[in-house]
Amino acid sequence: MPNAFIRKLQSFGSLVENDISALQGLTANARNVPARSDLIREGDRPGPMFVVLDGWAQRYKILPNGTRQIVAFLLPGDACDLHVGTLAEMDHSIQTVKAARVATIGSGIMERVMDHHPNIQRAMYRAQLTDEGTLRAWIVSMGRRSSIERVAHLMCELYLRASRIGLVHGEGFELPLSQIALADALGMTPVHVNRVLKDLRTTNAMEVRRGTMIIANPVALAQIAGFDENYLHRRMRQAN
Amino acid sequence: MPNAFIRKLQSFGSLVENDISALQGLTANARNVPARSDLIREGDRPGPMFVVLDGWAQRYKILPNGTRQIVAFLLPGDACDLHVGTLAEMDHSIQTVKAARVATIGSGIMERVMDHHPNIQRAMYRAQLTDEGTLRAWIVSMGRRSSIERVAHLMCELYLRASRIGLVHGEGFELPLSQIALADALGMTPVHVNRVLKDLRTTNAMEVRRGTMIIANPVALAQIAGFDENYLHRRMRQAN
DNA sequence: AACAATCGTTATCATTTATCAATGTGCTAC
DNA sequence: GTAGCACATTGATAAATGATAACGATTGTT
Repeated sequence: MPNAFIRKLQSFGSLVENDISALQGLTANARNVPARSDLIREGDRPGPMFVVLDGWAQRYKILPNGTRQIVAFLLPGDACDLHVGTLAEMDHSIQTVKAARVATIGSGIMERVMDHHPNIQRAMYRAQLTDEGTLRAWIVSMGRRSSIERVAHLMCELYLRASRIGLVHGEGFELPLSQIALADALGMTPVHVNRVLKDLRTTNAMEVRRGTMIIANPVALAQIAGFDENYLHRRMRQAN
Repeated sequence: MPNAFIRKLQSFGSLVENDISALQGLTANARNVPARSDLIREGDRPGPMFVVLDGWAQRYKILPNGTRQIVAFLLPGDACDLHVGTLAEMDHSIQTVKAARVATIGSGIMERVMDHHPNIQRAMYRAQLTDEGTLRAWIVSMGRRSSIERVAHLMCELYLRASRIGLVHGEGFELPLSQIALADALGMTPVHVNRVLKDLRTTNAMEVRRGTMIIANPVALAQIAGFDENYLHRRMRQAN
């Protein structure tokens, strides 16, 4: 089976045999990284682009007062920005959430491959625009959604993203996030996350049990969240 | 004087005469757009990239319950994403805040110019990464900063961005945002924005008077905000 | 098996922010 | 000049969320 990076790009547009083998080559150097280790830290000078092939990672920032804000989750197949290399330093850190498998790709190499593989190029562009859309969706959530809507919305997002890369089995998928991590992602306190999760459990919308999210009632959850999957850009552009 | 788009790109890396005239050509078709008119709406199919040469615009989203969340401000020189054209539809709307001057650039044309002008290409990449950094900074603000810190932080951001393109005169700059708009950007209610602005005025940090922001005490304001300008990527990357 | 560490759960109380309501102020159209 | 409108301001009250603390459950380590 193709790795998660390939699967993700495929979900953004079809790839041919030739594209796939190029991507295989790019990710051949994958290495294992233990849980909770920083891949790169705020202030570091960015190096090559890296790609999460397995496991989860998170972008985050620690504030002067010691609090943490998680700014994005990287699921298998997700990559950090193509052009970070042009920046003097990182404005945030990236850390594995659980043990992960990570490949690194020199940005010059990636660019050359994209030049020769328009399918890959298009898929990468879409992936990047989707990442930006996700950032905007988080802003919308934090600004204008209630805490229960916010939690439900994040769960819908993660569910869809997980399903896209084949990580959903039955009605659930593995969610390696503690309530503390959820709180830091959603701008809430851990206790309040706990309350909200209890509410969602009580209304039979969803449930987290031993690290797996079970969405008993996807429709109800999406309704609570006011979830509109448009920003994940699953629809393909039609030819003119 | 070169237009705001050129000035902005220059602030991200030096351009030569040749680059500048290319950019002049790209933006020659600018047109005037009245205040509060949508340049593109959620659900629309994206067309060419556009660039704000003068005036302000905002990205925003209206939620099912009628509330609005502003997700970004576009100042003179700012452009919408280079590759939006590859998406099936917009996931948010963009609207002028005040009367603006807007140029449109076909994405194919822009790509060709970038291919022949590496300086422009590098500046565009940095601009885009800065936009993403700004999105992340907004998430951090909404998640982990108090309302007064949040307001102060946005003001610091806008001040720096305005100063970058030469819009700061003396100790202030034009801020064409109502308290309602600020509330919709900051995830607060207008009344609360008003109270916070009063606090900031009382502590002599800053003041908004008839559409101009006056930062009496920039140091105090940045301190309140916990502002770290790193994410705006003003530092240039040094050669190896 | 014993222990420590982390995480989840619940209750209570404090704080922040939203909501509602009323009034003021400056601007535009007629 | 005045009516109408959008926006700013302020106060009173309610609702949502945070802070703290205590305890139980789970997991990993020795």
